[in-house]
Amino acid sequence: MENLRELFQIMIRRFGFLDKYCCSTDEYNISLVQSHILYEVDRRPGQSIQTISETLGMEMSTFSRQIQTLVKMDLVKKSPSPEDGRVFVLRLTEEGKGVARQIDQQMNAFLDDVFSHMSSFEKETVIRSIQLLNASMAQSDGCCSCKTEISLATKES
Amino acid sequence: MENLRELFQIMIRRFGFLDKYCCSTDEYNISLVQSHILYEVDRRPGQSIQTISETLGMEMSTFSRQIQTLVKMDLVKKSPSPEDGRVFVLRLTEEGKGVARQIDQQMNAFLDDVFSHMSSFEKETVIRSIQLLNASMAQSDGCCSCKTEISLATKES
DNA sequence: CCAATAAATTTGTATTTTGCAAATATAGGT
DNA sequence: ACCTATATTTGCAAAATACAAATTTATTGG
Repeated sequence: MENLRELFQIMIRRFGFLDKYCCSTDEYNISLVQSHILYEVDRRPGQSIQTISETLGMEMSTFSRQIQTLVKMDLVKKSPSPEDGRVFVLRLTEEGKGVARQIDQQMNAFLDDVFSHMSSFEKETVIRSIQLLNASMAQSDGCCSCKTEISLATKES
Repeated sequence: MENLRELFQIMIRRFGFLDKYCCSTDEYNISLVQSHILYEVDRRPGQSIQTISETLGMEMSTFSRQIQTLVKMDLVKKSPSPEDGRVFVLRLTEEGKGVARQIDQQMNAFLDDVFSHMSSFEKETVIRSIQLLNASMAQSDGCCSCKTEISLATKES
């Protein structure tokens, strides 16, 4: 079990492929970053441009332009916050929710496939481990600013 | 433990940050893809352009240009294969190995930090789980073409 | 040995993405 | 109202990407 990093590097690469191949649907050609944006807007609707760009670790200017694109595609709705006229608040359109759901299904189908090679005990163990990892990464603010909100993810452990 | 995808999405995002923040060193400003290239060339020296671009899931033309950049930076050495004059074979320069080692150290330091929040039993379990995941993903060719070679990664389990 | 076909890599080129700084717009305090 | 801070957008130049066409070397069948 030496070379911890190799283990993780390969896993990350694999999930990167997964992510990449699951982001387009029949009707829409969604880029990887766009799928991440849809995911996060779907998960936490009503958040501001700034909040979500930070969560995803993107430059705000880049993010702003991606949102413009997604608004033009009619997948995201951008409305001024009633509380603060400077901030804009993001939500998915019905169309956008449909796309997000499709991506979600593709991802889950793949994950099911991966887990089909394990016993249910192994599956439980792996899931438990990912939860542990997520929790530990949330605690550890040593290296990188992992600002990802995981309240929702850890809540239902 | 419903919503498998959320669990993984957050983990991938976190490791994406990690990856991103660990790829530059004091002397070199390495991009994320470049760090992946260095990693893979280091891991399997003497592979062809085509092989590595496929392993990393990049367009060969894009990859070719990235290699040109890395050769100019004197991190990668590109030499014609003695067996087949059409193929070029990649290795890291001493400088490149140094950079790869530095990135590796940063990653491992972060991973150690993450694991410091766990008991050694938990750590063992998590590592075992990642190995399992990698193995299962290697078997599963359902969704995406996960061509990633893991022979080295799984060998020493 | 030559012509034709195939494979590995590079180059042309147009498009997209990105990063940083400057601009714009709105809030809030004094 | 004036000044400062915060949220977002825009200008612009640099880098990354995709796809097709070009280049180079191998291989194969006559």
